Amino acid sequence: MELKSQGMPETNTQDILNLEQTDRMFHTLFSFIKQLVDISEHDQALCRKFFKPVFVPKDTLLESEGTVHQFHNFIVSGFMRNFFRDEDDKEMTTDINGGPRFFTSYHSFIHQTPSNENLHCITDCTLLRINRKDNEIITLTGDTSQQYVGKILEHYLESSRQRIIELNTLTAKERYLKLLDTHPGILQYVPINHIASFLGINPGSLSRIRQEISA
Amino acid sequence: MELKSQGMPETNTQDILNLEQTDRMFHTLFSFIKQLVDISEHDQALCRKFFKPVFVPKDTLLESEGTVHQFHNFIVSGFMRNFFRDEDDKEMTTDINGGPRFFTSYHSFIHQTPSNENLHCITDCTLLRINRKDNEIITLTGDTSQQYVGKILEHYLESSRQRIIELNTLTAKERYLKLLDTHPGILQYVPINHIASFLGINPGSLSRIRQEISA
DNA sequence: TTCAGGACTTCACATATGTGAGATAAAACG
DNA sequence: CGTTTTATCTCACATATGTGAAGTCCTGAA
Repeated sequence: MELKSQGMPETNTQDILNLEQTDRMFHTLFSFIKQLVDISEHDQALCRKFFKPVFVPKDTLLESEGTVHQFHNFIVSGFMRNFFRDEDDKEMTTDINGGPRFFTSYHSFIHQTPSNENLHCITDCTLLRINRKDNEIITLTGDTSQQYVGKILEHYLESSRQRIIELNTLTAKERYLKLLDTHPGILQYVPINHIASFLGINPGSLSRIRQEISA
Repeated sequence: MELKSQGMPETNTQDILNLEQTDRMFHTLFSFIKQLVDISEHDQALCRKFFKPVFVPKDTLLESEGTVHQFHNFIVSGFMRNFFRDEDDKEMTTDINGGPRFFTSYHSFIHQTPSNENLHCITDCTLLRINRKDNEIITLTGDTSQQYVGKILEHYLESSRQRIIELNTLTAKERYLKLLDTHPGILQYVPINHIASFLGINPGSLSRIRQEISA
């Protein structure tokens, strides 16, 4: 499959997303943020000013390996995955998510170093994006941005810890069932191949597992 | 084996650790911190004031499950592990390290919630510890503490990411060999059982793997 | 000194997962 | 419309890892 590479999303954005849609998108963002901190009106205004709504068609490579990733992405809707290539040039999917959630190659974005990761929109996606300079402005002038960054890093660290424990203790079948449980609808939108890679299971093996389950 | 539970480490500390030793310990701490941020003289003084040097004999349970963890621990020397009990009451070792490194049940410490984790000094350990109130003082009054917390969370997140990839792609033998590579001396100090649990390998299987390697 | 328990190994066997070569069907494309 | 790709499945076989029982060796407590 040929992936579209990304053109200039801002240009076609205004055509497609109207004000009401944009409002809903920011509402989704703020609901997400409020799970961790109490975001002030002032900071909400900052976000509205600097985060840009974007519609991205399916099978677009939003950011790609070898480049410095330009944006911090918040998935409002749609499924994305994060993958890199191993020594044998095989794609390894390290993350899959259908939002709402931030989905970014954080290290590359913050430190402005080339990434080995690719951000791939599997389905049509609506995103809120912010570039690095604007993100820095929010970080420096927001009331609670620093606090939020700390909390969200902490949160992802805890998720990682959990995932490590699961990889260490659960069988392939259990990991698969757990994924279906926590990501309802994922089967409908994400190719099994990517799910297998994400779970560290061989595609053939996963196929057998699916057969066992349905039997 | 019966684990000692922890008494009052500060009381026997002065007896054992003299000024020169203490100096060396802080030097180790600051070298570690300097890998991530440029710590100021002012902040070094803060650390000297609030971090307490502690000697902990081997097989001590420093913090235990069901309690709110009281200290942020920096391993100057010695091996510690972090473990919890699964549904079958079996110990699962989630982390092993011989320092220098911070070694803490971070979530419990910061949020003052009961932890399901246990911090176990496998060997004699020398630590620098700080309680939560003093840690908060440093966080609020230090020049670079906030920045440091951000950086170290980021660093651990990157490590977790790496470990997830390894669990997903490497065989048990490869994971074992990699551990020996990155943690020289671990075999000498840490029971194979704990290493097996940490790597997500059955002790019997690891034994066979070790046999294959030595052959 | 003896003894009990822990750490580690070994083995035979069970189970889980990987591998590669097709088969099938649907989607993409000219 | 037919052709080509792509995703997925299926199968037989190979390999990796788990399991439980037993054995060896060592160490620490009585």
